[in-house]
Amino acid sequence: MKRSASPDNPEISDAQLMFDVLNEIGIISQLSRALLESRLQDGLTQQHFGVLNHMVRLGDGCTPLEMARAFQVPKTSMSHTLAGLEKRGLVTMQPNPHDGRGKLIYLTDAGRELRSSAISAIAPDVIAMIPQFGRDDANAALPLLRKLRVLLDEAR
Amino acid sequence: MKRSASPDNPEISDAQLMFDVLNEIGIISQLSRALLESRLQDGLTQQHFGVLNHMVRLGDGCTPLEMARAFQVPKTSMSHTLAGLEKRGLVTMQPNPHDGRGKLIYLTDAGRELRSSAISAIAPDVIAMIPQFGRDDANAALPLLRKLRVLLDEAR
DNA sequence: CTTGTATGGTTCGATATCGTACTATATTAT
DNA sequence: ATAATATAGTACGATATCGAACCATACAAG
Repeated sequence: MKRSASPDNPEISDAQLMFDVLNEIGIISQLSRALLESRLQDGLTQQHFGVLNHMVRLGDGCTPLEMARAFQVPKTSMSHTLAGLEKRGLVTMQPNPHDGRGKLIYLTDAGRELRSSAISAIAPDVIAMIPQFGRDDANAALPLLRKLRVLLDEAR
Repeated sequence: MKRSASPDNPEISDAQLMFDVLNEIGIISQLSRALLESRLQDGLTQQHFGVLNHMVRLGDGCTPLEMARAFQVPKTSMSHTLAGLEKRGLVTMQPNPHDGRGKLIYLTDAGRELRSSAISAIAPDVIAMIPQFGRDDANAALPLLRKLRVLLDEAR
């Protein structure tokens, strides 16, 4: 049962397919955020966790702007997220010695510990999904997702 | 490649793979939301568009709770989204004749028109991506995404 | 050195998100 | 019929998001 308004133009149906993909992605993002935040305490958000996790994995001492780009959010949103982390004592912000305008973000011990316990808190949920969506599925999905992300990034 | 006390344990690395998938999905969701909202006017959000689009495609006369479930958001968030649509004259809310507690949501002509013009506004961006991410990629990605969504839905 | 412009970051205001608590109606058990 | 419980939806408050405007420093041109 196709929509009758337009003839079955391949460009339209391909675009519809893309909408469907993005729609699924939006719902998955919503669900995974809700699941993660249900495992975090103290009102920590996915964004807070993501920043801590990123710095543990790729090293700290990065700038707020680098962080904003890594998560593809406006710098003003990242500024707010970092203020929340600093207020909770999970990161510290130092002036950038090479750029008087800039700051550098460093993890505190509390930040590293919180990230670890958050990982422990969410791991059972993730591991429970692996029998249904394991290595093969993930390895099939990742290149497609990366390609889509790069395209969307370029389309900005 | 040793499997020792250190965390190169298959369960852990599979979990890491899952984190990577969800991370990509989060960024894609962020990017596609930003792109869509940059094409909408009057402060319309992705959520507003999503609700209109859903009703055009699957029929209106649904309840707020059905909408909240379709988008996997809390009912209180959907309540707010619907209030925004009603305030803009894009939907109307009627009492549900079969349930004195409930309401039914209907598209207005303005709502249908707005959805059409939003589709037109975003279509060029989507079509521009098709040479890079077309039917084959979308058809490969969709079943994986649907499976992941169902899993996350069940894990709630 | 001054001036113009670009860049890193914050402030502010409008709106979105969502948990808690609440109201009203429906359903179920007795 | 009544009481207990469940469900649809809203009100409210705390926090998140993000664009516009802003400040400070950096950099480039003359």
